[in-house]
Amino acid sequence: MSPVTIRDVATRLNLSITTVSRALDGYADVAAATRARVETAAREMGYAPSHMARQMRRQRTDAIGFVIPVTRKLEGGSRAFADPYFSEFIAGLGDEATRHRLDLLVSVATEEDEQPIYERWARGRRVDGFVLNRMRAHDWRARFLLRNSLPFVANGREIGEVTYPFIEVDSRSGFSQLVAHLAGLGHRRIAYIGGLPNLRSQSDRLSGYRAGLKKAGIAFDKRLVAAGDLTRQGGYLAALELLQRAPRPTALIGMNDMTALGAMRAANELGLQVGRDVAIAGFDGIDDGAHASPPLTTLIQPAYSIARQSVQMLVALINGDPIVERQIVLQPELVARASTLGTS
Amino acid sequence: MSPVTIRDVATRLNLSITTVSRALDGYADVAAATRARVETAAREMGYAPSHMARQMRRQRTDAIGFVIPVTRKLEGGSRAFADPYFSEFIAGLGDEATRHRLDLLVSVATEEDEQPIYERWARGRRVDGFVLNRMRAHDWRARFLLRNSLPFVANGREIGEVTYPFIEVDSRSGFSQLVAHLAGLGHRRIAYIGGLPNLRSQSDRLSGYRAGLKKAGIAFDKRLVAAGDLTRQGGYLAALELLQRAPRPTALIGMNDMTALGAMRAANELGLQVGRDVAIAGFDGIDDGAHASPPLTTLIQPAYSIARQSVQMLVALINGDPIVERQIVLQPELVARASTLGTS
DNA sequence: AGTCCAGTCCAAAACGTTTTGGGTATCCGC
DNA sequence: GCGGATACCCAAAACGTTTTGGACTGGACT
Repeated sequence: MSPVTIRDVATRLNLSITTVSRALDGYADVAAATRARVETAAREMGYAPSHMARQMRRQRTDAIGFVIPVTRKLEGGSRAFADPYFSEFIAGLGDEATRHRLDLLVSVATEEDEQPIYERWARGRRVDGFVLNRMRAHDWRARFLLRNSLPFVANGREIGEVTYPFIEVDSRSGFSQLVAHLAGLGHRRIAYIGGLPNLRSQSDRLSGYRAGLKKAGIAFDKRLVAAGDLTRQGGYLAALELLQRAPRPTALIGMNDMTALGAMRAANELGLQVGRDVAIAGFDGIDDGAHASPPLTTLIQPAYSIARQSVQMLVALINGDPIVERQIVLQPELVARASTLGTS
Repeated sequence: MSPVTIRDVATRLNLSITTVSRALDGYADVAAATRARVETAAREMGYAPSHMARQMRRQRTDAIGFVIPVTRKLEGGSRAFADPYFSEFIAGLGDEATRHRLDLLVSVATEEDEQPIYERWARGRRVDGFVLNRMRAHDWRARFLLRNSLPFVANGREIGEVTYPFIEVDSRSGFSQLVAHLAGLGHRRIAYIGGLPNLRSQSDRLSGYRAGLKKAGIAFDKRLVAAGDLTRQGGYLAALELLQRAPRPTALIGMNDMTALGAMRAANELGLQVGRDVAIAGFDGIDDGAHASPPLTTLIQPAYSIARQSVQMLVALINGDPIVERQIVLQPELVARASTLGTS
């Protein structure tokens, strides 16, 4: 059962390996009869070209890399990416990758552990390109990959002018909308639970929040801003504190849905009914939000299709094809549900 | 910025590529001084061996493959693996893989689409081994991989005698425990929401359920058994129906946590308070269950560490190392929470 | 009867490593 | 001053493809 090589096929047919290769690759300079012989022989012998050898020759790996970000280690050394946003994202990457006959290499790492992985993949030329996610305000990954001239598509972007291709959701305008939504429902004390300060999206979303307040004629109050860490637990803790402050906020916006779901739990524990006693909203549009009780008001960013588009762009970059749009900004879609509207 | 090869390093130092290779690989037959020269030169030039070439020579890919199972396509062609169980599992695979300097190749596929992926990876010798999950009662993958003599570790196993290595959670005994737990709380009408009939775990869990009933002296009633599809939606629909049957079941067991969470939602919608009006329990121990309101009673199966162990076994298989335990059966841990205990 | 062309086929190079099987000094003991 | 060990180094093969640059037929056209 040792793997059958192109040479085996060639000797069996008394042909050169060149001809076998060309026959299978559909070149025009092989006789129809020969091609047929080669094809049946290959099928019978169970021949498939060795991916390694092919890569070696073509100087391509036919693989793209994605490092799943994870905020912290769980106790006991265990570590999980709790955010279903990434499940959707990975599904998108996987689907689009197989469509292009690419393989998807993944790894799971915190921000501190990620560097060796990128280096290993880049240095060892293990992948043809990268998809980057959760961009930081200043992100060494972009510079590293540019320096090594490895193609990548970013999901979000750093602060300042940026030349590399990215797909981004305009979370600034999203959060502004969200505040407008809440203000429209009569809320004046709208709190915000942010995330890791070095994330680009953190500053965007916070500034969207502030812009929204301004538009609604509400003064910004920094005591209404708390820090989470993008996890449910982070949102839970932050909300627990916020909701026990002197004039209690009547509405809570989480930087992402997981944060908001954690906040919902905190509200429950304090005996507050979400949607009636306190409004809570998030950002992402994950499934769990839609199925929570009450269902969570959120801004939907289409993780699945963003992932697919990212792969498409990346493929174009790798092949050197012209790219129509190198820098895409999508608008999130506000979906108002019972967590802000009350029983509906 | 074109990649620097071993030859570049060699010519710069007036050494043979052999010596450079051996110096970097730590062989004894290279002078200490030379090794030092090589090492600094390599570092300065940013040399790292090409993974492709190394694989080619060693006839190893240093990668393992995992196909994430997904039950159904969502509307709009989109597809996601909604089950956080797999997030944890993948995190475990990823962590352990990097510990062994292996790469993890993933793909996302429904049961119908998976075959080409396995074939591509196996035929093209893209990976050194596989981790299999969600084993079916009769699973072509095991036979396919055995036939092609590719190492793999199964998570669960097929029906009947099985020779390949696997790690399994004894869900039969788990479900029996779960029924005992509910019976102990006074429940007599305990319903069961199952899953896809071809899954091995389906028959195990159902038979555990029946064994539990028997032990508790409760007659099996097939009208209390419904079919889900392992998703939240499936659980929701099944529960909606079950809870509207003539003598309403007082307890619901979901085949997995997602099913149970869906059932909780159905109960809510019907105005039933989970934990008081109806008890609900699941299986998996995912995070969302612990954070649901009320928190979900469940049987914890340690996805993260199962995944890590699977990789460890797989590595041993690949290297031909002796394996202490080829077939591991773990006991799930019953965690009783408010969804069956009531307010606690 | 040469020239050209289309139709088939192939030998050899190349991709970047690791490993095999030596080769050449240098040094030691006698 | 010689045999043999020791320390260091290297040429070449091999891994399995794809691609380059022809080579060899016949037949058609001058």
